[in-house]
Amino acid sequence: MRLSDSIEQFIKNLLNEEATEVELKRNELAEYFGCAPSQINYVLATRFSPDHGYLTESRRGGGGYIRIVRVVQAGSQRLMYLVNDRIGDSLGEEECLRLISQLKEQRIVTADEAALMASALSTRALSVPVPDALKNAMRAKMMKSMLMTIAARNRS
Amino acid sequence: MRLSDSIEQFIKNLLNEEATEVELKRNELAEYFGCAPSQINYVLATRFSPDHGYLTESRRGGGGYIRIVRVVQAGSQRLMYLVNDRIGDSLGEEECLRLISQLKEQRIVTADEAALMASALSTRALSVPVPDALKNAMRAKMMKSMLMTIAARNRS
DNA sequence: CTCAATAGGTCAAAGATAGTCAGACGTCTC
DNA sequence: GAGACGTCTGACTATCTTTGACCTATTGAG
Repeated sequence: MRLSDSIEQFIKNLLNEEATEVELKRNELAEYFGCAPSQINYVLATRFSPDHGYLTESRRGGGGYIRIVRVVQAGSQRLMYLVNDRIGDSLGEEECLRLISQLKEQRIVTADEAALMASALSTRALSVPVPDALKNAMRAKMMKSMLMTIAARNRS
Repeated sequence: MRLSDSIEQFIKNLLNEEATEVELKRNELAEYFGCAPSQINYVLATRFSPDHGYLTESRRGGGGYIRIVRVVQAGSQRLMYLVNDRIGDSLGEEECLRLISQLKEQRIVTADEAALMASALSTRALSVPVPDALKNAMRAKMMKSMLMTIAARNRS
């Protein structure tokens, strides 16, 4: 079995038991598997990305850590559909606003949250000299990122 | 746990109980935690700065002291300060996350809102081929836009 | 006034972690 | 077996913490 797969399994076992969240020391984990520390980053990037339903957070320096949060579950089907299928690599402002207002109508987000999302993704907020194509790409990424965060909150 | 975190907690406990203000002896505190006195300065600089909602004042010499005051500022005041003065035309990710977590700590935004903002403005969400300078400019605009949305909500 | 004692302040270096990225190495496909 | 794509490593980088040497301010005794 590939090293990456072993590490992936190891982490998923930690997450399966009862917790939706684990905290690891990159160096310890690398030592345990006898590999380069950067291997851990590779596993996180290829198997624990937001698209896979996970969020990660870390700190460097003394007492540093890597935290992995499992986000996917049944309650957030609609959100995960949006993240994985509906929204592609590009998202225009109009469509973006339409999606947000649908989410609000469906009570998946509150009115306050919808307003917050819309204000971040509005054309006004993005008014810098960057081609529209790139802006739409960023909007798609930001939208997915926020939806993942909402999915993480909705777990329970 | 990190030493700095322990010292931070210790001080915050003193502040939580009854007072908005504590007075400490730098050397005594350092002795209590078995660390270098300058460690105390580090904690003050990284966790009790004005951005964190605290003011510090001190005196040297015989009878010297360090006084830490928790500043209470109305939410909308704080938000407008950030929008008009604190955040300029550019905002890096680190600083952005720091500001968001401070808003959360000061209960000006909820944990959910903080997570939502952070996820929209994270480097991961903005990973498109655009120069950092422009990304930081966009981050500043988006941040201000969201903060104003929150301020508008809070008026009701 | 001067000096010693007593505080706190600054800053740079060392230590402790994690991140990035280019390239070596593998493995599958055709 | 050549190309494409996934895996793995190591050197270099970035960030956070902790310490120590040296600096400055205040007070009080003589």
